[in-house]
Amino acid sequence: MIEVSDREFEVLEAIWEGAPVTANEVVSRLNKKSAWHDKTVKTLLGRLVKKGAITFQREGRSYLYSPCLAREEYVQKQSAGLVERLFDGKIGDFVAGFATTKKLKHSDIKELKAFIDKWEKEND
Amino acid sequence: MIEVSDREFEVLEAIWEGAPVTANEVVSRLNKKSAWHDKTVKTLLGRLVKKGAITFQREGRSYLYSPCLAREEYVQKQSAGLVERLFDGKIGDFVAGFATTKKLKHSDIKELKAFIDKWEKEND
DNA sequence: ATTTACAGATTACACCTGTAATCAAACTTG
DNA sequence: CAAGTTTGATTACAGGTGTAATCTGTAAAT
Repeated sequence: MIEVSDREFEVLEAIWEGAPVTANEVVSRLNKKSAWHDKTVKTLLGRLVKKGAITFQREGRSYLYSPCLAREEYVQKQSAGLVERLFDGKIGDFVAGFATTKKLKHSDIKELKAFIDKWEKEND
Repeated sequence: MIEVSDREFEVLEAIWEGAPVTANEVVSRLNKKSAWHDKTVKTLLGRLVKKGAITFQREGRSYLYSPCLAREEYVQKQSAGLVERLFDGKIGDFVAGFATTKKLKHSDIKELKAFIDKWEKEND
């Protein structure tokens, strides 16, 4: 898969918020969370284009950027990779390990149960 | 937390297999999976020491390396970080997302249920 | 004692990252 | 049309990464 760095990922997130989008809008979105220098963002946009993670269409003097892969797709690959690397692919181990540090809430358990019910209905 | 690179992590895994351990034994363990040049491994060991991820005691002419943090600890922090970054901390979303690509097996579901039972017993 | 071997330390080097500044082309404004 | 502005492109530069080769000190062998 295309490898994006930490900072590049943050830029990607901003693009996933809504595309196509101008560089300036990306800068604005990012600055809602923390301070980004616009030159830095432009550089990262360029690198993402070069890596094939995003594309653009010229719109007058500027560009409109769009992601080349859906957030879900990216996120799922990252998840699968981590479970594979760290838990030998066993999601149960992941959840158990996760729960030893991050205290789960009742709502988390409820979500898990809902997921299991759904899975069992679909897979009798 | 201490940041270790991908390759450094693989070396760490070899050390976690059993420590304290000599550089040569680390090389051997790594070569069971894929080819590693011993010079490269030595470099990575040095970098891990410098980062404080591992330590060593001199043993005659060579060193015996040991990890400075437990695998569980490292793995849990990585897990928590990923769930936080990609799923806003919601583990249910993580599992649901994970299941859309990696087909879960009955054994996975069984593990999840066992985990939930345990959790519910502990948290009435 | 001199040579040899081996371990870790130092050096190498290209590519990636984070963080921008500068350049150049086009667009706007006077 | 000339000057300033805006946008992406190019350049910069230090520190990290992958992948080793070379240096250096000491231990083993002759």
